[in-house]
Amino acid sequence: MSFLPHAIRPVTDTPRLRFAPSPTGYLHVGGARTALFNWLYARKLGGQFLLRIEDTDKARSTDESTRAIFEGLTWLGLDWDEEVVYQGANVERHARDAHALLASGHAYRDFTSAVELAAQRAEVEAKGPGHAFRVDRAKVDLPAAEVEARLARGEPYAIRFRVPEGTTEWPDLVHGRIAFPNKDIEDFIILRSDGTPVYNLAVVSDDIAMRITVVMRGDDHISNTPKQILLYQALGAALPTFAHLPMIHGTDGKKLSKRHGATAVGDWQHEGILPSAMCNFLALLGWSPGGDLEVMMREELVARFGTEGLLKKAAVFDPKKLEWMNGQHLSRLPLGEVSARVLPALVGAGLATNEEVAARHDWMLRLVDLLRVRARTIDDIVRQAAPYLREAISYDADAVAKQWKDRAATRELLAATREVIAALATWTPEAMEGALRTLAESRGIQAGKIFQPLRVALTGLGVSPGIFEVLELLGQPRAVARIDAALRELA
RNA sequence: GGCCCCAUCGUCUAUCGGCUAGGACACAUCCCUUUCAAGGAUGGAAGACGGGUUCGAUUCCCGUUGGGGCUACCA
Repeated sequence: MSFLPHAIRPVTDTPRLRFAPSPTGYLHVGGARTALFNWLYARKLGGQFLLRIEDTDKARSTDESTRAIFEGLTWLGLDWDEEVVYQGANVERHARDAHALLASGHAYRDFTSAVELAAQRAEVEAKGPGHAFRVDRAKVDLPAAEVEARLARGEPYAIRFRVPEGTTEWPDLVHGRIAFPNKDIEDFIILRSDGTPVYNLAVVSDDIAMRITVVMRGDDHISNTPKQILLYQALGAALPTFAHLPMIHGTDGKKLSKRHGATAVGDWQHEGILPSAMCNFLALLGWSPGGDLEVMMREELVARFGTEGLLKKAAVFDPKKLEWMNGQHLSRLPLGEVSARVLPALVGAGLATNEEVAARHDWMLRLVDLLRVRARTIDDIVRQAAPYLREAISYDADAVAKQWKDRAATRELLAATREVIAALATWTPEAMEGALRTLAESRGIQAGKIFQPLRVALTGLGVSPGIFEVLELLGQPRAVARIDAALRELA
């Protein structure tokens, strides 16, 4: 053991991170990505991942959104530690912190009313571009006697932070050193005249209370950071480490929004995307393990994640690659994990009942196993599964047009095929293949000429798993019955 | 407008001064083949621009351009 500086840190000093969404809508992919990185970091280092709902904007926050956030995170498998913190429950502490800053001289009272302020701002901005309104501390920070007088009259006031001279800078885990001259930061309000806290104060107050050590969030928060650092310092609290992640854009390079189609994680859940694929895909937006590695299961993501791989550049969300990624996960995940998602979807689509799934579990697993290879989404599997789960099938028009072109000839061929199938003593792929290829030879045609019409007869579709696997899955009686049905269809 | 961040194929990215710039998605062609996938092979496709620093710049520095974010008694 050497005496490296970090070795003397207490072992209890594990990283504490949080995801702090405001419940004003569904959980979108950008938020999910931020949550994922915080979670990965905490899980990798054995720290805590906390969840805080920033619901201080009562007008926009809804319980439904909060629920959507819980559901989204749960679906993604991003479990949080400790109890959920609701920012709204801490407004008293926020106000206390604001008044402490007032008492210590780090803040002052501003008696300007909100409407008055807005009017002043409008007046300046009306002069055209280039004219930016700026609060003038000399006019707003009144002499003690004046403040006392107004206070005695019961005039309402907001509390404004007194931005000190100098430069505020921090070593960002993603960007390295970032610095802001304090002269560019306006004295900002931390407590409204109605006594409620403003965002930057609430965040800092809560992060201190929650003992957050690493603040990882979107880089749209970079310009909030100097204000927050100033608050930490004025409050006499230790600074957390900051990491600002790049944004996620839509295919047009603009900030991701509803216009880009599915942007809520719930949308992708309903489109049949697996949570592990979603996490894998999202992880690659703003982070890289280095090298050529792309497809990673959850454990590998945790094992490889690190701040060294964090990227600075905004990434474009490409749904095509997400679907490819999902196809990879569909094939590579243990069958049990895939079926755990697919089987309920089959029930949900009305193709099977929970009782049937339970009664024929192994058969169901075999079905999922055969279908998952050629699917990119759970919905793809559901769409392909119908012929195996329903008694009556419908015939796909394109498949019929292509494979049953000559109806009379097809009927005759299928009749011959039926006899071969029905006569099989052993129901194995080897037996089926041997018998069907013999039939093809005896008729002097290619085996495919038998397989294709048969596929349509058995499934009603032009595409399916290998023909012998289909036969095996259906079982001899149903296979024969399907061919009989096809013969009637062709009559 | 001011401040801040960013800049390699269409997209996600590798490269931590030596590059014939690698991989993946998408696209095209081919192979495999009972269909469709999967898999394999091949192809087209990139260092925004201008200055430095250096024996040597995609890589380091400066500027320009472009994109993004913030600029509230929103979060």
